[in-house]
Amino acid sequence: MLMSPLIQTFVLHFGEMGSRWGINRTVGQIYALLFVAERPLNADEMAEALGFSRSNISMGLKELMSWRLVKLQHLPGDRREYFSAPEDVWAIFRTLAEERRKREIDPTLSMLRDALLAEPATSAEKHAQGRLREMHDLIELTTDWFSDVQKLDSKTLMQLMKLGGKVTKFLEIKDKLLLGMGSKGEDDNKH
Amino acid sequence: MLMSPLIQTFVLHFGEMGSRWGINRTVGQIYALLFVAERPLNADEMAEALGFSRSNISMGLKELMSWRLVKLQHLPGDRREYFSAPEDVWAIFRTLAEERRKREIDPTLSMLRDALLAEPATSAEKHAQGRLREMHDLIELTTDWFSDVQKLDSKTLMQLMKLGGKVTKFLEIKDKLLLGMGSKGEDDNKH
DNA sequence: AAGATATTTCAACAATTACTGAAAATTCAG
DNA sequence: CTGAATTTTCAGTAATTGTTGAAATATCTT
Repeated sequence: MLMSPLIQTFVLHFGEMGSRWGINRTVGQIYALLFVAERPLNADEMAEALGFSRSNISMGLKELMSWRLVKLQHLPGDRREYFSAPEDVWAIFRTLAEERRKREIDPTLSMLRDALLAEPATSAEKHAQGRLREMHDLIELTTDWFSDVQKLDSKTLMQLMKLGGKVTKFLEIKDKLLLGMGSKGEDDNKH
Repeated sequence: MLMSPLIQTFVLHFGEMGSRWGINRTVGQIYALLFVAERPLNADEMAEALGFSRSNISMGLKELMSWRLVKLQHLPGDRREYFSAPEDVWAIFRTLAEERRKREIDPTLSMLRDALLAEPATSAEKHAQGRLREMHDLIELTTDWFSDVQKLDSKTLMQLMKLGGKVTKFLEIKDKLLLGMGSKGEDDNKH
């Protein structure tokens, strides 16, 4: 399997990007290749197309599986394992976000919470805790919001995004309504 | 300058996280230290606190400056350069997002656009272009939306986030209104 | 169960990235 | 302009991370 120049450019760029994001080049290239492939590929095909050793591909696929970014399947009458990337790009985006949350955000939040429990001994610690609290709240708010919004179906999500900053009109309307009824209405604040 | 255990834990965690994100450990630790510091620090103080060489700190600060994540200032009667992290965590978040966009997203979008201009020769290329178009559109939509929303002031942004998935109510209202007036209203779709 | 085919593991090696000390460059006070 | 204080550069080295082939393991077929 040889890659056309178009595909090759994409694969190389993606590999390069991957390495800037803490994902190694091989893994990035494998994923890019699967992403554009017309049909599922087996490890030997990938090794040949990308010029990596079979064992390197094996490790890369293991990594991608752990991120739930590739699907494993079998083709009738073929013993080899075939891999593919999910069709729906929004689903891919979701998976990526979920995994990153689980691996990076959650441990960070937990570390921050622990640090906030300690009794500050010095002025420096008191100040540091204030800063950690700000960071904690920002991360928590952002990720809670994100997981909330991600539950929307792709169509609604896209509508919302196309709206851009205009969503604020909703806030204005809400404020006006609340003002009109004496602001005793429900408040959705979580904190 | 020695760090209290609380601060040390945070600094080490942040350094570790940094290395998962393609930022090196030193840079992550420097930033963490500045983030919690009560007052601006000079390079020697950081070198001592973190146990890195003076030259390593110098390189790290250069990197952080290029990301616009630290401010350089001078203290009266002191020739040395002092550094600090911005106060406002939302501003930090914005800066980070802008820089990442400039360095990673924009080049990727440009590569995708180029690839989409080529005339597909084979069926494989035709399919690949379809996929690249999906990726392009997702990235473009997401980043346009993001930069739009980031223009909002911190207060509005937080209100919006606390709303979470409930923003969709806005869409429902909008749909109802449009329905009522025969759907000839303005459409904000960009594409 | 044997043999063929396919996949994974892992120790050795390669490549990349991080870090340092010494030297060079810059900045500032007198 | 001189020289002391400070910062930056950079070549060499250390540490980390990536890659491979060979061996081990697993899976299927007959």
